[in-house]
Amino acid sequence: MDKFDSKILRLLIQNARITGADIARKINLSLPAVTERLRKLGRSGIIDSYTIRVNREKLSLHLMAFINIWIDHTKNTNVKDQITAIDEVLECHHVAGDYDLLLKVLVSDTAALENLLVNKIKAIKGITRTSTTIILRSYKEEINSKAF
Amino acid sequence: MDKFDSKILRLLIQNARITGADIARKINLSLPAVTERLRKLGRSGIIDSYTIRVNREKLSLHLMAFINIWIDHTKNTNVKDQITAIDEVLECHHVAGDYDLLLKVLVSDTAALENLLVNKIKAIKGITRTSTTIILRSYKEEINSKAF
DNA sequence: CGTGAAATGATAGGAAG
DNA sequence: CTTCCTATCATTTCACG
Repeated sequence: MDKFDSKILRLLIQNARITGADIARKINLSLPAVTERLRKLGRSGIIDSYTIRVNREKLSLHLMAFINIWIDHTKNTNVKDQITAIDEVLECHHVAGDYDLLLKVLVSDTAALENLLVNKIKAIKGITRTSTTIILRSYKEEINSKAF
Repeated sequence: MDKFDSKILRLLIQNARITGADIARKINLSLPAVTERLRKLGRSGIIDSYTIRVNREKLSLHLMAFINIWIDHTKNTNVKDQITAIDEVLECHHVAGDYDLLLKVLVSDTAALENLLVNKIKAIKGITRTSTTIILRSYKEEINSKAF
């Protein structure tokens, strides 16, 4: 991971569909050199995968929320597997704190949120309590760290 | 957004560097048809941008945390602009709840977290209180919703 | 690093729902 | 009117020397 690799990663984060030739031009390296570096970055696992960002508003997914979950650990059910299988759950983190799991969920509206909570999340055995925080607005939502 | 567009989006989420020809083969459409749909998805704004997912472990960014922030609104400083400018801040959400802002941050270790809190976040005028929750492990971390 | 074969992408013209 | 296809041409990618 030298300076060139960092630059390549930054360019890819801005637009993963950029061509190798374009990268070569921008960082002043020959195309074969860039191709080789891309292969290495892929093989080394630094590049996890290529994806797109979809506009959630345009897909009518307007409501995002965080849900804290308390788990009764005496009931040894695998809550996390059931949680992560839910489509609306974007993230599921095990945290060190008052509660056990923190979810980020994305739904179309409050009705869908209610349905998610009542029929999907609270239906899972072992969950003793939940607490939901609605997101009013997201000022920043990065996929990747720029800190490299 | 018909069935074909949905399929194209799914394929792109799996690998944004997939070629148009490959998409055409997989969904049984000609290449020009796929090209035209990609253009439309871009123009309509459903595709926000193309990016990569980088492996944070490989970049030695091991520590993720959520930080709740309370703001004194009588001091009319634009806290959010200063917060979102910080590289380590991956997300910044304005929430409806006890506190005002919820941040997701990514750093290398606890020393970096301390530095972030003391020198960058708490240095911002208008922030009255913070509360940090360390993420032990992430079971799921999706960029995009699969719910379309 | 350059070169050429192979794959990919863009475009035009035309047909069908 | 929109969406699709075939065919052709320009461009990019990739592997080899």
